[in-house]
Amino acid sequence: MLDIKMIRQNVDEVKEQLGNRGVKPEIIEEIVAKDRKRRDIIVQTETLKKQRNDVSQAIAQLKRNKENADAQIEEMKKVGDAIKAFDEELNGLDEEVTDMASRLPNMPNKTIPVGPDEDSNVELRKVGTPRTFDFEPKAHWEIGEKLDILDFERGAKVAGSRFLYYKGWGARLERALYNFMLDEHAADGYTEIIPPYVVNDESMYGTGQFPKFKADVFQIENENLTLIPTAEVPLTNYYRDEVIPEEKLPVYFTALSPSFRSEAGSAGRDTRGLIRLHQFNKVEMVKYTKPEDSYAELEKMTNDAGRIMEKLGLPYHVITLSTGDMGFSAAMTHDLEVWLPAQDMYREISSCSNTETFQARRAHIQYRDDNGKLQFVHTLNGSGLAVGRTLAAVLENYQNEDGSVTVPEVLRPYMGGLDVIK
RNA sequence: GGAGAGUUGGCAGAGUGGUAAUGCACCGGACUCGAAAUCCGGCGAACGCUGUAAUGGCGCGCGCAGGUUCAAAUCCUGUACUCUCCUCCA
Repeated sequence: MLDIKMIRQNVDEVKEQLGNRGVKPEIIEEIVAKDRKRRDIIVQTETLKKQRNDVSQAIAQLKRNKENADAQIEEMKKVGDAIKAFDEELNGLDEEVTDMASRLPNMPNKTIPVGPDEDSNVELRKVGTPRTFDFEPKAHWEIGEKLDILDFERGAKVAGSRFLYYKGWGARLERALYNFMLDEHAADGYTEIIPPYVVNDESMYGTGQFPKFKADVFQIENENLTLIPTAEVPLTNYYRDEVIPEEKLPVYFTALSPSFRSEAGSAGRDTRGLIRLHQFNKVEMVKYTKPEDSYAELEKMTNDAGRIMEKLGLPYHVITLSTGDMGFSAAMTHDLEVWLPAQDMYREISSCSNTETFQARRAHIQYRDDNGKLQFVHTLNGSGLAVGRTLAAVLENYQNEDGSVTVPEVLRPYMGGLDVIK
C-alpha cells in the first residue's frame, strides 16, 4: 500500500513511476480528487462533532441542575442527522479511496530498468557453465516417468491436471532437496518455521495478494480461509499488527511449505512437467529489516538463494526485473533462473524482492526508532528455492545417457548415500 | 459442535447512559556530593483532519462491525479472539 499522503504530495512523480508499471495517470488523478473531497467532508463532519460534544456537555450540566434542555436536544437532533449524512458519504469515499489505493502496485526503486516487459530485464551475472551433452538431453518429465519416480497421469486422475505424485526415490529426492535447503538457511541465520498452510483474508491483504489477485488462489468455500500461494504470506503476516522490538531486527525466517496456485490464465503454458503446478513445495525466506538495511539484505538474500544452486552444481543466472515485469508488491526484484538443458534455456527458480514499506503499511508492521517514533519496517521475501523446479533441474542436468540420474554430491547424505537413481 | 466467563493506555485495574479513576512503569523538576526514597509536575497509545514562527487545536478512540439515544466503555444485535467445562478427536 502506498501512503496516500505521499501520493497527494508527489502526484507527478507517482504518475510517472507507476506509469512505468502500467498504471494509467487518470487513476492517480481520480484517487487524489476523491481524497480531496474526503478531506473536505472530514473538516465539515468534525466541526459538527465538536459542536455536538460541546452542547452535549451543556445538556448534561442543565440536567444536573434540573433545568430544561429541550431546545438544545431538539437542535442536536438536527446536528446528529447531519453528522450521520456526512459520515455515510465519508465512509463511502473512504472505501473507494482505500480500495483504489490498495490496487496500486508498489513504487519501483529508481535504479531498476524501465521497460514494459521481461525483454527489459537486465542480467546481473552468470554462475556456472551449462554442461555439454554428447547425447540429446531429455526433459525431466520423461526422465522421471521412465524411472517411475514422477507420476503425472495418476496425479491428473486423482486430483486433476497440474498435480502429480512423487514416488520412491523421487519423493526421497524432493525431501532431500528441501531438507538440504532448510539446513543451509538455518546455518545462514534464518529461523525455521512451520506456518499455517491456510490463512485469512487479512493476511492475504497484508502481503498484497488481495484484493487484486483473488482469481489466482484456492479458497475454502464458506470460510475466511485461503490456501497459501507462498509461505511468504504466513511468514510476513507473523508480525502483522505488531511493533517489533528494535533489537530483534533484522528478523530472518525460512519455511518449507506447499504453494497452491490456481494458475488461472496460464492454460496451455508449461502443461508438462514440474514447472507450473497447482501445488508445489517451496522453501521461502522472509526478512524484516530497518529501512536503511533493506537493500544490503536483498543482496544477501539473493546470494543465499544462489548458493544453494552453486552447492548443487546447477548453472544459473541472476537478473534484475524491469518495471514492467515486477510483481505487485515489489520495489526491486532479482530473479534467479536455473539452466534446463532440455529446454535449452534458463527458467525462474527463485524471486527475491524488497517490498520496502509496501507490505508493512498494509499489515501494520512497525518498530520504534532511536527517537522512540514508530516506523514501518521493510519486508523482503525470496524463494530459496522452488523445490519442484530444483528437482526438475537436478534430473535434467544430472541425467545420464542410459536414463539414470546421478545424485549431486551434497544430497547423498540426505539420500541414504545413494549416488545414482536408476 | 454445546454452555459459561472475559477483552479498557507499556503492564495492572476501576468504571452499567452525561463523555475514560487509580497504581506501577515512563519523562521533567525539587531534595542529595551522588543515588535510593520522598515530593511536585507531565505523559498516557496509535490513527485522522487542520495549522502556527512555534508550543498547538479538533476529531477519533474502551476487541471489531452495526444499532438505539440529544449523548454509549456503559443499553441492543452480530462477530473475532482468549480462558473454563462438556462433546469429539490425531
